[in-house]
Amino acid sequence: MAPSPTGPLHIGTARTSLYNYLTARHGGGTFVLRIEDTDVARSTTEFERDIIEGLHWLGISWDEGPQAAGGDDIGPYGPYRQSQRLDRYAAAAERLLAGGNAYRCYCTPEELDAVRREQEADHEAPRYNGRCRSLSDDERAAFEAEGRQAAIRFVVPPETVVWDDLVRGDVEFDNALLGDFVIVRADGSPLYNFTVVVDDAEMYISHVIRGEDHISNTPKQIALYRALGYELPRFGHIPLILNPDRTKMSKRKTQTGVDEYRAQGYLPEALVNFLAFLGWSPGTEEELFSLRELEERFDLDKVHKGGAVFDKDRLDYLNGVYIRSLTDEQLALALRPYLPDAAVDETVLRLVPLVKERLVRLSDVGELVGFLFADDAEVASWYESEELVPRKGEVVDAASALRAVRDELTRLTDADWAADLLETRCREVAERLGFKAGDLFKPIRVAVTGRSVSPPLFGSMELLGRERSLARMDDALGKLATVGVGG
RNA sequence: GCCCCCAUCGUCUAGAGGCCUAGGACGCCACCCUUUCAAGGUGGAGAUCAGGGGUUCGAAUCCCCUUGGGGGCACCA
Repeated sequence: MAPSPTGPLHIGTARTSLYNYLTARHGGGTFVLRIEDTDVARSTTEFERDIIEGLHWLGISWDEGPQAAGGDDIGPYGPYRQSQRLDRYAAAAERLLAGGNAYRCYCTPEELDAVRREQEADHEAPRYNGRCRSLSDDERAAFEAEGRQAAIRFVVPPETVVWDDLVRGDVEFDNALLGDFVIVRADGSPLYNFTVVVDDAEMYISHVIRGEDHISNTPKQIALYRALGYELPRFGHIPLILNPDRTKMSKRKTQTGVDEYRAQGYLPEALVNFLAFLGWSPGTEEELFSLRELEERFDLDKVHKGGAVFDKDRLDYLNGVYIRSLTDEQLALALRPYLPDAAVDETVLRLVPLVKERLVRLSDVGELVGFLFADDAEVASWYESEELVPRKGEVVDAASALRAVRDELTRLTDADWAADLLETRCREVAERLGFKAGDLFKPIRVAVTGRSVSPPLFGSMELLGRERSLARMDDALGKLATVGVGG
C-alpha cells in the first residue's frame, strides 16, 4: 500500500489498504507500506501520522515500512518513503536515458499548451507530439543556451499492452494512443508513474492492488517495467467507492475522513466490516465479519467490477450491532471520551445498560444522558411546560399527578431509591389517580430528563439520585404554576 | 473530443445455463413486545435481472448492439 501524505486518511485509501492487507494476510504474503511523499509541497508528517495511526486504529498492520509517523523503517528494502529514495529514481532515469528509452524535453508549458489546444480543436486525443524526441546536438545546445531546463520523457513503445488483472481479467490498452510522458520534472523531481515502478520493482512487490482510477496508468507503468528490465507484478484494480449520486466518492458529497468517523464514535470493527463489503462479499449470506475472519475469507476473485455507493445507513446499522456486542465494561471504557470529565467511572458503568441499545455512534451518548450532567435549571430550560401534559390530559392533571408522584417518592430514602421500587411506587400512584401508567410517566420523564424521549425512566432516576430527581419535579411544578394553573 | 471500464430491489449484495414464480441485509411500512425512544420478534411493499437482438430444449447467468453510468486522458497522486 502506498498512500500519499497530502491529506488525512481517506475512506477510499482505508478500503484499498484493507484489500491489500487482506490479500497479503490471506495468501501468507508480506504487506508493505510505502509513503509517497515526492510532492514535497503538499506532503506533511502530520498527514503521515494521521494515515499511520488511522490504519493502526482499523487494525491494519504491515510487515515492512515506517511503523510510526516520522519514525524508523522496518524491512529489508527501505527506505520506505519516496523522499528518501531520490537517488534510486535518478539512477533509473539515467539508465533509461542511456538506453535510449528516455530523452530530455525542452518544451515550455506554454508550448505544450498550444499543442494541446490544437489537438483538441482537431478532435484528437491530447498527447505530447514528440518534438524533442530526436533533437540534434546543436538544437539541444541552443535550448541549453537559452537557459531552458529539461524534463525527462519516456519513449512509449507504440504497442498494445495486455495484462491479466486480478479482478477484471484480461485488460487491453493500445499504447500507440499515448504520447511520451514526463517521468522527471524540469526541476529534477520524479513523477508518480515513474517512482511507483522503480519502488514496486525494487521492493519486490508481487501484487499491486489499487483503485480503478489507476487502470489507465497501468499500461504506462508496464512499459516502464519492460524498459527498465524489471519483472512485472500482478495488478488488481478494485472498484471505486461512490457518492450517493454514483460519482467517485468525494469530500464534498460524502464524509471521507477516517478520523472524522473515529471522532464520532464509529468502531473500527464496524468500519472494517462495512468497507470490506464495498465491492466484495463472501458469496454467502453471512455479513458480519471480524478482521480475522476477513483475513481468512477474503479473496480478490470475489471482488466486483462495478463501483459501490457508500451507504451511511448501513454503516450506522453495523456500528449499532458492534456497539451492542461489546461488554458493559468495554462500552464504558469506549464511552469515556464522550462523557464529561466529571463523570465518575462507576457512574459510566452504571449508565451503560441504559444506553447500549440506543447508541448508533458512541458520541450519541452525550445527547442520551445529558440530563445526568446538566444542572437542574438547565434541564428545566430544555422543555416547555406543555410537554409535561400527558397525551390526553389537561394542565391541571399534569400538576396534580406530578405533585402526587413527588409526594409519594419523597417518602423513599436514598437507600430505597432504586429503579424497581420507583417503578412500583409510580404505578401505584397511577392506579390511585386513575392514570394509565404511560400517561403518568410522561410528565415525570420530562421533568426529570428534560425531554420526552429518554433512556428508561426509572433507571434514569436511580442514576440521577433522589435529591436531584425530586428537585426537578419541583421545578416542573413551578413551571406549570407560571402558566397559571399550578398552585 | 479520445481511450478504457462497468450494469440484479432506493442502497450493499447472493446468483458462474435448469435449484430463480430472483435469496439475504440496510432503509421504508405495518403489527407484536413495551414507561418514551431504541433494541428484539413477525409480516409486507420493493428488481418483467437497463433495453433490444441472438446462441440454447432452456439465460439474470454466454455473444452482439443500443442506452445509461463511471473512470482516465498533467512537468498531481
